[in-house]
Amino acid sequence: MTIRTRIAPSPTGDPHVGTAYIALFNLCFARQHGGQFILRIEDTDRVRSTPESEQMILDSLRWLGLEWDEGPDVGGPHGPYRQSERGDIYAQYAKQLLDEGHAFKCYRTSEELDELREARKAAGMQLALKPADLALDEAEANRRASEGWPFVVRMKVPNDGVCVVSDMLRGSIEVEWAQVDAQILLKSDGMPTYHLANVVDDHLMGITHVLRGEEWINSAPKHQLLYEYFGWEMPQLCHMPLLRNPDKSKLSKRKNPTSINYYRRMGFLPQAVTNYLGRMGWSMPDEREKFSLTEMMEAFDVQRVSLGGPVFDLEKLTWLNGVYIREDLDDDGLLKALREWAFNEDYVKQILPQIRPRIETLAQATPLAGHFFSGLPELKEQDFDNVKLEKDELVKLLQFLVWRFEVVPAWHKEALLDEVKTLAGHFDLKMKAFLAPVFIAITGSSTSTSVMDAMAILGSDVTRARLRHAIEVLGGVSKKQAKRLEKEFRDL
RNA sequence: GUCCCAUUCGUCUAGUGGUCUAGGACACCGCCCUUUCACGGCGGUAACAGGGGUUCGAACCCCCUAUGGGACGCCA
Repeated sequence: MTIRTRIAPSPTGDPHVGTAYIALFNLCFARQHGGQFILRIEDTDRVRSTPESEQMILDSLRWLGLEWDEGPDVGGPHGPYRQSERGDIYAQYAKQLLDEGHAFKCYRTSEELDELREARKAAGMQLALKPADLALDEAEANRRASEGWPFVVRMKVPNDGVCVVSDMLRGSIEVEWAQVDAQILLKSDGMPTYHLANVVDDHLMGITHVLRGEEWINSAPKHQLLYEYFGWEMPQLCHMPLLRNPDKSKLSKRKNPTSINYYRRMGFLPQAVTNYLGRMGWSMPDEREKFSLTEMMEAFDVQRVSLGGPVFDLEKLTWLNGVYIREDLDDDGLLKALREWAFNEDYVKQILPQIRPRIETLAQATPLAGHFFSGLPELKEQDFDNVKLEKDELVKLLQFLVWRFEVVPAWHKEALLDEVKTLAGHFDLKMKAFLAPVFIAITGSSTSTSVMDAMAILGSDVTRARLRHAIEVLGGVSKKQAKRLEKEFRDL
């Protein structure tokens, strides 16, 4: 038995807790059956993961204690693949489908596709685009072909009837073919889409079981059809519930800290985080709350997965983490954990240049740099009293900054400075005035180290969490307000 | 809008037709312990979304409704 987890590429290298969650269950399932567990990082999009960002993701999973096997050699590197190395094999399989009449070339432009979709929406029809909808008249098709227009390869799908896919947890799921569109398999740049790459890879790697997030249920019919076209045996599918924000929506960066690195930097123990993830949608047969990864692997039973989407509850995770510190760490263990966390040379050395120019007695080190060794500062609304901005404007400023920071690809001081300058310009504020509230939000005081450096050192997740925390302290953003702000932000 | 998936205390969950006056955990509240605060101990508030079936019997099976979520990209 072989099972795999696919990992979405992330240019920033942020490993999502959802990724770790799925990986954990894959691992337990595989080990329970004495099977192999393989990790693969997807890289079929323009959003390329770099070797560094891939390493960051793997490091985080390793930090959590997850282990994985080397996959079989399927003609390319395990893990991430790149166009130059792997692109061809997908083109070959796409050609096979083309030759056998299971796929077709589509010369439609994206404008035309938009129009088609608009028209169908206006007519109140379902939106799935079928091969017949996409067809051009013969003359036009030939013209575009002979003129060398870019094209994509799409799979053919039945027009009607019902597709039945089976799920280990949910039984049979019926989807009408009318709902399924002629999925693109090969993009115009020759790269495969997830759907093709997924099926081809899984087959070549001998994958027998796939545990993935619920968001994939709707594409299962396409995958199943591809397996049928190729004449390959399909792995068994199992769709896990999605981790949720407190408002029940799919766990997202916007509403929650979602990066494993965040929890690491906030001082959570990996055992506790892994244990907590294991409690999401799953329970030990004896209902024990605290268990190790080894214990989970031994007791694992996929049928004990419950299907309601679990809300990721920071409070309970925090409690569990406390239990681990109290029960599992003696003084030496705690000291070691503290060293690994932040009291180590690498980290402290980044901070020393920040305090040296400001320090007069050694005793001032902690007041000055304490925030480098803590989570969220204790803030009160009054702490912002000296900031000469209306409260609404203040909240807006912080919120905009959070949004800008969410998409900063490489987290270093210069990049942050660019963001800050841009926004300061937008608010028509001098840097000093703009940074005043940011300073309080990040350091929790009005006298400390340089805020720009602090944000660079603290990292994306902690920085954004502190800014969000400040927004909360200032009364937060109502839904209505958020809508207005988002619009203004987009127009920026 | 269309389709798909789900629905047990605020949250994580136990529960797979009788043992359910629904159990545990977090959070909250109270009491005890304690020079403070925590930890710990004890106790309390709090849930089967609603309506119809099936059955001697339904949290559990079926149907409808409601609510929530997801999918509908040359993203994964």
